[in-house]
Amino acid sequence: MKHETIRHSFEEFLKTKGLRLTRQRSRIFEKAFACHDHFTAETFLGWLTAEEVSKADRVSRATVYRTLGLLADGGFLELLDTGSGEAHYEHVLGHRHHDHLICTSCGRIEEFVDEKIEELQAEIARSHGFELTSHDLRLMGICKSCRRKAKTNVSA
Amino acid sequence: MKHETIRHSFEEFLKTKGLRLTRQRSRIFEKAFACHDHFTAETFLGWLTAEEVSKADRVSRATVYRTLGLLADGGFLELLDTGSGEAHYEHVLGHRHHDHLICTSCGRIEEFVDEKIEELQAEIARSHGFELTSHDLRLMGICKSCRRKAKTNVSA
DNA sequence: GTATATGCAAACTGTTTGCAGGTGA
DNA sequence: TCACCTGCAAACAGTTTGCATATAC
Repeated sequence: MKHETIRHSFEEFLKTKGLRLTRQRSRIFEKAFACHDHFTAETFLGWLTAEEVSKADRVSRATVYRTLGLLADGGFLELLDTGSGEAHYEHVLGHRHHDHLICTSCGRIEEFVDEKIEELQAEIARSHGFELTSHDLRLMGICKSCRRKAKTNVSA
Repeated sequence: MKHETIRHSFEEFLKTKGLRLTRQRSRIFEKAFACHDHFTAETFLGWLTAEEVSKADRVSRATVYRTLGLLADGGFLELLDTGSGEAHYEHVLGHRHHDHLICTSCGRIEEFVDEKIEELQAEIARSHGFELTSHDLRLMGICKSCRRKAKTNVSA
């Protein structure tokens, strides 16, 4: 999907909901889709603040929280719960659904998809009488580079 | 595993860590293993308070948080992140590892195990160079009884 | 023009922590 | 005895909210 397509769909989304396209919402939208990484609301606020050129660009903490929530509601961002206590977001463009590997040592997040797991999940939900709306599979462990580091420290 | 066995292993755990078996820890331990359900720290505190007979039984909020954390560290309780913002706990006795189906409508939690999914996860971690320490698979959806209720409301 | 958004700061929720006094080994 | 525990209340982090002002439509 091209950027302008999703931008258009964002504007449509606002329109149908009777919401206004403000300078802040536009900036937040653009930034969220320019970033191909996971981020927290606070990190995101930091980026916006850092990139602030004129006073007119200012976006407040409250608006960041409100707008990220809005984008998640609209399906433009996905909420990703890493168990750290903070909400992580990631945009949906290009990414199709995927699950996460989380390094508990450095916080690094990698993505993966496994069709067979997806199928098995659907089957399990069905057999329990659940109508599946979403799922969240997180594999926690130590990533390659942290393992290497740990090894070096021990032998040193 | 019998209750007295796990109780013994809890006492051993405290001993090896140089921790004391206090009235409060004992009460919390007993209650946690008497309850075969998931619970949050606040709910748990509520139970303890409700069951309080004499003043000597009192357990404070801080102690509940501290002790549930302790029990989780010791592997007596498992921390379960439902995405609700609160930590949920469940005891480990009898339960072997399992994953969860969560009803987003009523909060109901069901458990399941799927060996094939477990294997696939291990394989994925391996192929990404991760050393897997744990995982968390949550299937979110609408449970049978909520779906029934929803249907009734629509047709009514 | 006016309903909707924003920024600010204060409120809130779940959880942690410092400290003075209590208690188990 | 004395280190460890507890209860309390205050601190915390992340997030939400009420309100007066500003702004998109």
